Order: sequence, then structure tokens, then C-alpha cells
Amino acid sequence: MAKVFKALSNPNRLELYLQIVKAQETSYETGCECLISDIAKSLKIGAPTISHHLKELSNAELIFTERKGKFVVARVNEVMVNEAKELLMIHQK
Amino acid sequence: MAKVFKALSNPNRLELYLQIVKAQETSYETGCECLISDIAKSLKIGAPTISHHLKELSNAELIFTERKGKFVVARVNEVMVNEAKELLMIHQK
DNA sequence: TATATACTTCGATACTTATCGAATTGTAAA
DNA sequence: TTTACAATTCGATAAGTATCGAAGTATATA
Repeated sequence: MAKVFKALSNPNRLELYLQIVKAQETSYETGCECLISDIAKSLKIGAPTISHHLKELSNAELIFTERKGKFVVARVNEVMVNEAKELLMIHQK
Repeated sequence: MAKVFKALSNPNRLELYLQIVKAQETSYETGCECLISDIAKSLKIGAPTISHHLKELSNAELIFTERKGKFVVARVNEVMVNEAKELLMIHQK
């Protein structure tokens, strides 16, 4: 589980993850997909680094990626996110 | 917020954090404090490393530490933990 | 005051990682 | 088939980090 937190521990990678979440949420309404290339434009890092970060998120099983023609689409692995959330639960009293 | 996740991204440090949480929870019942030296015994790393990890957790404001005589006691900063949890919320449809 | 215990600081080392530019691969469209 | 775009791989580099042993500090107690 440390691996999941590590995947979120870099500011740019966290931002990337959050944008994927956001894009996925709006896609529920708009029906369009979460394209990495769109997200990449709003981050101030190069394509190779994006690719590297995607692999890290993927590796931590926080997201799944899939090639759709020329593009790559990502979606969040909600099971894993929930596990991380559970770990942060504090069962006091 | 990436800093918080980074603090939890090392296995030993995550374990340390979880033990602090656990010790704090049981202290609600037993009334005793969360002593670092007790926790340290169950981790397979040296005292200098524990000290380093504590500082990281402290630095990320995930915990507060306080010296009680010869010992150090720690308690969780629930506000920060909740903020991290919030960030992991997925507000789907 | 001397000793023991809990913890921290320091310095070193081995390892990991974020990032880039250049080159490469995959895919669609002209 | 050539071109253009999206993405990945590679190699390099600079920076960060986990860990340790040794030495130092703080505190309680004999």
C-alpha cells in the first residue's frame, strides 16, 4: 500500500492523477473519454515524463490505461483508491 | 498534499504511522500514551532511522510529537489525515 | 555525581527518482 | 506511401532518500 502513496507523492504525478479523476467524472456527463494528451497540455512537464508518471500510477494499480487508436485513455481503479482511503480511517473511541 | 503522501510512501514509515494510530486508539481505552520507544521495538530499523521517519511524518504535519521526560509521545493530526482522505474521494455521478 | 536509557545529529553510502533531449514506435489521415 | 501526431523507450544527469554506525544531548534514577 506504500506503493500507492508513493505514486501520489510527486506533485506533478498527483496532479496528473487528479486530472484523470476529474476527466473521468465529467465523462460521466459528457460521454467523452479521458485523453492523456489533453491533460498533458496543462502540466508543465514533457511527454516522456508524463509517460513515466503514467506508468507509475499504472504500476501502483491506481489507474488502468488503454490505447484507443492514436491516443491513450485512462480510468481510475476505484477499488484501490478505496483501499487507500480505508487505511486512512481513524477508528477512534 | 503530495508531501503527506510522500510521508506515507515508505513501507517502514507507513508502518510507523499506522502503529502510532493504533497506539493512540488503544490509549483512548487504556489511558496510556503512545511511546515511540515501544513502537520502535517492532520495526526492524535502527533508532536513527526511526528518528528520521518521525521527523518526516511531523514535517508533513501528519503527526505531532512531544517530549514527555525521557520519552517522546506522538499523536495523529486528524485534520491533515482527513484532508488526505478527502482528496481521495471520487465524486462520481 | 555517575550511569543508564531514550532519542537526535552527523557523516557516509548505496540506491532511487524526476526530468530532459533524442530517437523510436504506433496509428491515422492526406 | 508519406506525413503528422501521440506516445514510449533510451541514456544521461542531478537531486533526493533510506539506512547505518558513531558520537552527542537530554533526562531520570541509583
